[in-house]
Amino acid sequence: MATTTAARRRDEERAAYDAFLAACPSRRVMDRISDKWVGLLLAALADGPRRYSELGRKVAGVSPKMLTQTLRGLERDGLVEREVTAAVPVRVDYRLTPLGEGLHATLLHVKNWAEGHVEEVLAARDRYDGEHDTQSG
Amino acid sequence: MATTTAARRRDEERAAYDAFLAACPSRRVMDRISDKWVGLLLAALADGPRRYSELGRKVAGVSPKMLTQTLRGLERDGLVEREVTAAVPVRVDYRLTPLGEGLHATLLHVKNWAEGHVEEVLAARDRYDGEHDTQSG
DNA sequence: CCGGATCCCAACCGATACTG
DNA sequence: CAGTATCGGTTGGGATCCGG
Repeated sequence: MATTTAARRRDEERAAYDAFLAACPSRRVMDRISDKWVGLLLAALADGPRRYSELGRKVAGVSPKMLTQTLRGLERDGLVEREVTAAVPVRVDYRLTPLGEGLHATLLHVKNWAEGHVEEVLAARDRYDGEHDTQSG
Repeated sequence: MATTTAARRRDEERAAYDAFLAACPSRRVMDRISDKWVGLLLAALADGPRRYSELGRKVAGVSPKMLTQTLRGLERDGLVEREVTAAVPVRVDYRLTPLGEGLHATLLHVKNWAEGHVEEVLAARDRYDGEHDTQSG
Protein backbone atom coordinates (compact mmCIF):
# COMPACT_ATOMS: atom_id res chain seq x y z
CA MET A 1 0.00 0.00 0.00
CA ALA A 2 0.99 3.53 -0.68
CA THR A 3 0.59 4.72 2.89
CA THR A 4 3.53 2.68 4.08
CA THR A 5 5.80 4.39 1.62
CA ALA A 6 6.04 7.63 3.51
CA ALA A 7 6.80 5.91 6.78
CA ARG A 8 9.35 3.73 5.04
CA ARG A 9 11.01 6.66 3.45
CA ARG A 10 11.12 8.57 6.74
CA ASP A 11 12.67 5.55 8.29
CA GLU A 12 15.40 5.34 5.71
CA GLU A 13 16.06 9.00 6.00
CA ARG A 14 16.37 8.65 9.70
CA ALA A 15 18.80 5.76 9.38
CA ALA A 16 20.97 7.71 6.99
CA TYR A 17 20.69 10.71 9.23
CA ASP A 18 21.71 8.73 12.27
CA ALA A 19 24.74 7.45 10.45
CA PHE A 20 25.57 11.00 9.49
CA LEU A 21 25.27 12.15 13.06
CA ALA A 22 27.38 9.34 14.40
CA ALA A 23 30.20 10.41 12.11
CA CYS A 24 29.85 14.08 12.89
CA PRO A 25 32.56 15.34 15.23
CA SER A 26 30.67 18.32 16.52
CA ARG A 27 27.79 16.06 17.39
CA ARG A 28 29.95 13.96 19.66
CA VAL A 29 31.29 16.99 21.43
CA MET A 30 27.77 18.32 21.78
CA ASP A 31 26.69 15.07 23.32
CA ARG A 32 29.54 15.27 25.79
CA ILE A 33 28.95 18.82 26.87
CA SER A 34 25.20 18.28 26.95
CA ASP A 35 25.84 16.00 29.86
CA LYS A 36 24.52 17.54 33.00
CA TRP A 37 27.73 17.29 35.00
CA VAL A 38 30.51 17.64 32.45
CA GLY A 39 30.58 21.41 32.43
CA LEU A 40 30.61 21.60 36.19
CA LEU A 41 33.33 19.01 36.55
CA LEU A 42 35.50 20.72 33.96
CA ALA A 43 35.06 23.98 35.83
CA ALA A 44 35.83 22.29 39.14
CA LEU A 45 39.04 20.87 37.71
CA ALA A 46 40.05 24.06 35.94
CA ASP A 47 42.21 25.41 38.74
CA GLY A 48 44.16 22.27 39.49
CA PRO A 49 43.89 18.57 40.38
CA ARG A 50 41.18 17.44 42.75
CA ARG A 51 40.43 14.34 44.73
CA TYR A 52 37.31 12.35 44.16
CA SER A 53 35.62 13.51 47.33
CA GLU A 54 36.73 17.06 46.78
CA LEU A 55 34.90 17.04 43.51
CA GLY A 56 31.90 15.56 45.23
CA ARG A 57 31.90 18.44 47.66
CA LYS A 58 32.61 21.09 45.10
CA VAL A 59 29.76 20.28 42.78
CA ALA A 60 27.59 19.55 45.77
CA GLY A 61 24.49 18.03 44.23
CA VAL A 62 26.12 15.10 42.51
CA SER A 63 25.70 11.47 43.58
CA PRO A 64 28.69 9.13 43.75
CA LYS A 65 27.30 7.24 40.83
CA MET A 66 27.09 10.20 38.51
CA LEU A 67 30.43 11.51 39.66
CA THR A 68 32.16 8.26 38.80
CA GLN A 69 30.23 7.79 35.60
CA THR A 70 30.98 11.28 34.32
CA LEU A 71 34.63 11.09 35.33
CA ARG A 72 34.97 7.78 33.52
CA GLY A 73 33.50 9.17 30.36
CA LEU A 74 35.82 12.13 30.53
CA GLU A 75 38.79 9.89 31.14
CA ARG A 76 37.86 7.64 28.26
CA ASP A 77 37.80 10.60 25.91
CA GLY A 78 41.19 11.73 27.10
CA LEU A 79 39.86 14.87 28.74
CA VAL A 80 40.91 14.07 32.30
CA GLU A 81 43.60 11.92 33.84
CA ARG A 82 43.15 9.68 36.82
CA GLU A 83 46.02 9.18 39.22
CA VAL A 84 45.85 6.56 41.95
CA THR A 85 48.04 6.82 45.03
CA ALA A 86 48.08 3.50 46.83
CA ALA A 87 48.17 4.79 50.37
CA VAL A 88 46.38 3.34 53.36
CA PRO A 89 43.15 5.02 52.55
CA VAL A 90 43.37 4.99 48.79
CA ARG A 91 43.80 8.37 47.22
CA VAL A 92 42.69 9.27 43.72
CA ASP A 93 43.29 12.55 41.98
CA TYR A 94 41.79 13.79 38.76
CA ARG A 95 43.14 16.52 36.57
CA LEU A 96 42.54 18.04 33.17
CA THR A 97 44.67 16.96 30.24
CA PRO A 98 45.70 19.58 27.68
CA LEU A 99 42.82 18.33 25.60
CA GLY A 100 40.47 18.81 28.51
CA GLU A 101 41.79 22.30 29.05
CA GLY A 102 41.08 23.04 25.43
CA LEU A 103 37.50 21.94 25.77
CA HIS A 104 37.14 23.92 28.93
CA ALA A 105 38.40 27.01 27.14
CA THR A 106 35.84 26.50 24.43
CA LEU A 107 33.13 26.10 27.01
CA LEU A 108 34.30 29.31 28.63
CA HIS A 109 33.70 30.95 25.30
CA VAL A 110 30.12 29.73 25.36
CA LYS A 111 29.75 30.79 28.94
CA ASN A 112 31.02 34.18 28.02
CA TRP A 113 28.46 34.57 25.29
CA ALA A 114 25.78 33.39 27.66
CA GLU A 115 26.61 35.96 30.29
CA GLY A 116 26.71 38.69 27.70
CA HIS A 117 23.34 37.88 26.19
CA VAL A 118 21.25 36.29 28.86
CA GLU A 119 19.46 39.57 29.47
CA GLU A 120 18.30 39.72 25.89
CA VAL A 121 17.13 36.15 26.07
CA LEU A 122 15.23 36.79 29.27
CA ALA A 123 13.68 39.91 27.82
CA ALA A 124 12.62 38.04 24.70
CA ARG A 125 11.16 35.32 26.83
CA ASP A 126 9.22 37.83 28.85
CA ARG A 127 7.91 39.51 25.76
CA TYR A 128 6.91 36.18 24.27
CA ASP A 129 5.07 35.10 27.36
CA GLY A 130 3.27 38.40 27.43
CA GLU A 131 2.25 38.40 23.79
CA HIS A 132 1.31 34.80 23.60
CA ASP A 133 -0.54 34.87 26.85
CA THR A 134 0.65 32.05 29.02
CA GLN A 135 -2.84 30.86 29.83
CA SER A 136 -5.01 33.50 31.49
CA GLY A 137 -7.33 34.48 28.68
CA MET B 1 18.32 11.50 65.66
CA ALA B 2 21.75 12.44 64.44
CA THR B 3 21.61 10.34 61.29
CA THR B 4 19.06 12.62 59.72
CA THR B 5 21.43 15.54 59.99
CA ALA B 6 23.65 14.44 57.15
CA ALA B 7 20.74 13.87 54.83
CA ARG B 8 19.27 17.19 55.86
CA ARG B 9 22.46 18.98 55.20
CA ARG B 10 22.90 17.32 51.81
CA ASP B 11 19.41 18.38 50.99
CA GLU B 12 20.08 21.98 51.88
CA GLU B 13 23.27 21.98 49.90
CA ARG B 14 21.44 20.65 46.92
CA ALA B 15 18.72 23.25 47.21
CA ALA B 16 21.27 26.03 47.37
CA TYR B 17 23.08 24.49 44.47
CA ASP B 18 19.94 24.23 42.42
CA ALA B 19 19.20 27.87 43.07
CA PHE B 20 22.70 28.70 42.01
CA LEU B 21 22.31 26.76 38.81
CA ALA B 22 18.95 28.29 38.01
CA ALA B 23 20.51 31.74 38.20
CA CYS B 24 23.57 30.81 36.18
CA PRO B 25 23.40 32.22 32.65
CA SER B 26 25.76 29.71 31.13
CA ARG B 27 23.63 26.94 32.54
CA ARG B 28 20.57 28.14 30.69
CA VAL B 29 22.45 28.37 27.45
CA MET B 30 23.87 24.93 28.07
CA ASP B 31 20.40 23.60 28.61
CA ARG B 32 19.29 25.13 25.34
CA ILE B 33 22.14 23.79 23.25
CA SER B 34 21.96 20.46 24.98
CA ASP B 35 18.66 20.05 23.25
CA LYS B 36 18.95 17.37 20.64
CA TRP B 37 17.69 19.47 17.74
CA VAL B 38 18.74 23.02 18.53
CA GLY B 39 22.17 22.80 16.98
CA LEU B 40 20.85 21.23 13.83
CA LEU B 41 18.07 23.74 13.46
CA LEU B 42 20.42 26.64 13.96
CA ALA B 43 22.68 25.20 11.30
CA ALA B 44 19.74 24.64 8.99
CA LEU B 45 18.70 28.26 9.38
CA ALA B 46 22.20 29.67 9.11
CA ASP B 47 22.09 30.33 5.39
CA GLY B 48 18.72 32.04 5.25
CA PRO B 49 15.04 31.69 6.12
CA ARG B 50 13.33 28.36 5.77
CA ARG B 51 9.80 27.09 5.73
CA TYR B 52 8.56 24.68 8.30
CA SER B 53 8.47 21.73 5.94
CA GLU B 54 11.84 22.66 4.50
CA LEU B 55 13.32 22.39 7.94
CA GLY B 56 11.58 19.08 8.37
CA ARG B 57 13.24 17.81 5.24
CA LYS B 58 16.62 19.33 5.95
CA VAL B 59 17.10 17.79 9.35
CA ALA B 60 15.44 14.64 8.12
CA GLY B 61 15.06 12.61 11.29
CA VAL B 62 12.92 15.05 13.21
CA SER B 63 9.26 14.50 14.04
CA PRO B 64 6.74 17.31 13.54
CA LYS B 65 6.27 17.46 17.25
CA MET B 66 9.92 18.04 18.05
CA LEU B 67 10.31 20.44 15.17
CA THR B 68 7.52 22.64 16.45
CA GLN B 69 8.55 22.28 20.04
CA THR B 70 12.16 23.21 19.38
CA LEU B 71 11.21 26.09 17.12
CA ARG B 72 8.88 27.44 19.79
CA GLY B 73 11.57 27.33 22.41
CA LEU B 74 13.97 29.10 20.09
CA GLU B 75 11.36 31.70 19.26
CA ARG B 76 10.57 32.25 22.90
CA ASP B 77 14.20 32.94 23.64
CA GLY B 78 14.41 35.40 20.81
CA LEU B 79 16.75 33.26 18.76
CA VAL B 80 14.50 32.78 15.75
CA GLU B 81 11.63 34.72 14.25
CA ARG B 82 8.44 33.24 12.93
CA GLU B 83 6.71 34.85 10.00
CA VAL B 84 3.26 33.73 8.95
CA THR B 85 1.98 34.37 5.45
CA ALA B 86 -1.76 33.91 5.40
CA ALA B 87 -2.10 32.37 1.99
CA VAL B 88 -4.49 29.60 1.02
CA PRO B 89 -2.26 26.90 2.31
CA VAL B 90 -0.69 28.72 5.21
CA ARG B 91 2.96 29.50 4.83
CA VAL B 92 5.35 29.92 7.72
CA ASP B 93 8.96 30.96 7.52
CA TYR B 94 11.55 30.88 10.24
CA ARG B 95 14.75 32.80 10.35
CA LEU B 96 17.57 33.57 12.75
CA THR B 97 17.54 36.80 14.70
CA PRO B 98 20.85 38.61 15.31
CA LEU B 99 20.85 36.96 18.70
CA GLY B 100 20.35 33.57 17.10
CA GLU B 101 23.19 34.26 14.71
CA GLY B 102 25.38 35.08 17.65
CA LEU B 103 24.61 31.79 19.31
CA HIS B 104 25.19 29.98 16.07
CA ALA B 105 28.57 31.64 15.75
CA THR B 106 29.48 30.47 19.22
CA LEU B 107 28.35 26.99 18.37
CA LEU B 108 30.47 27.13 15.26
CA HIS B 109 33.39 27.80 17.55
CA VAL B 110 32.62 24.63 19.44
CA LYS B 111 32.15 22.74 16.23
CA ASN B 112 35.49 24.02 15.07
CA TRP B 113 37.20 22.76 18.17
CA ALA B 114 35.45 19.45 17.80
CA GLU B 115 36.61 18.92 14.26
CA GLY B 116 40.13 19.85 15.18
CA HIS B 117 40.37 17.45 18.09
CA VAL B 118 38.02 14.60 17.40
CA GLU B 119 40.93 12.44 16.27
CA GLU B 120 42.63 12.82 19.62
CA VAL B 121 39.43 11.97 21.41
CA LEU B 122 38.87 8.92 19.29
CA ALA B 123 42.46 7.82 19.81
CA ALA B 124 42.13 8.28 23.56
CA ARG B 125 38.94 6.31 23.54
CA ASP B 126 40.55 3.53 21.61
CA ARG B 127 43.49 3.42 23.97
CA TYR B 128 41.20 3.40 26.96
CA ASP B 129 39.11 0.58 25.61
CA GLY B 130 42.25 -1.39 24.90
CA GLU B 131 43.87 -0.85 28.28
CA HIS B 132 40.76 -1.31 30.30
CA ASP B 133 39.68 -4.29 28.33
CA THR B 134 36.10 -3.85 27.27
CA GLN B 135 35.12 -7.37 28.33
CA SER B 136 37.12 -10.06 26.50
CA GLY B 137 38.93 -11.43 29.51
C1' DC C 1 0.43 23.25 4.77
C1' DC C 2 1.17 24.15 9.78
C1' DG C 3 0.96 22.41 14.11
C1' DG C 4 -1.48 20.90 18.64
C1' DA C 5 -2.78 16.69 21.83
C1' DT C 6 -2.16 12.24 23.32
C1' DC C 7 -0.01 7.75 24.36
C1' DC C 8 4.08 5.13 25.14
C1' DC C 9 8.67 3.65 25.55
C1' DA C 10 13.51 4.40 26.55
C1' DA C 11 17.15 6.81 28.67
C1' DC C 12 18.79 9.33 32.43
C1' DC C 13 19.46 10.59 36.98
C1' DG C 14 19.24 10.29 42.01
C1' DA C 15 18.99 7.74 46.52
C1' DT C 16 20.42 3.86 48.94
C1' DA C 17 23.09 0.04 50.37
C1' DC C 18 27.24 -2.50 50.04
C1' DT C 19 32.44 -3.74 48.96
C1' DG C 20 37.58 -3.19 48.92
C1' DC D 1 38.26 7.13 50.91
C1' DA D 2 36.85 5.42 46.38
C1' DG D 3 33.84 3.00 43.89
C1' DT D 4 29.95 -0.49 42.45
C1' DA D 5 25.06 -2.54 41.94
C1' DT D 6 20.33 -1.98 42.06
C1' DC D 7 15.79 0.18 42.15
C1' DG D 8 12.43 3.80 41.34
C1' DG D 9 11.02 8.43 39.83
C1' DT D 10 11.22 11.77 36.20
C1' DT D 11 11.90 13.44 31.65
C1' DG D 12 12.43 13.54 26.72
C1' DG D 13 11.49 11.91 22.40
C1' DG D 14 8.87 9.38 18.64
C1' DA D 15 4.45 7.72 16.40
C1' DT D 16 -0.01 8.72 15.47
C1' DC D 17 -4.26 11.05 15.10
C1' DC D 18 -6.84 15.36 14.89
C1' DG D 19 -7.82 20.55 14.09
C1' DG D 20 -7.08 25.17 11.69
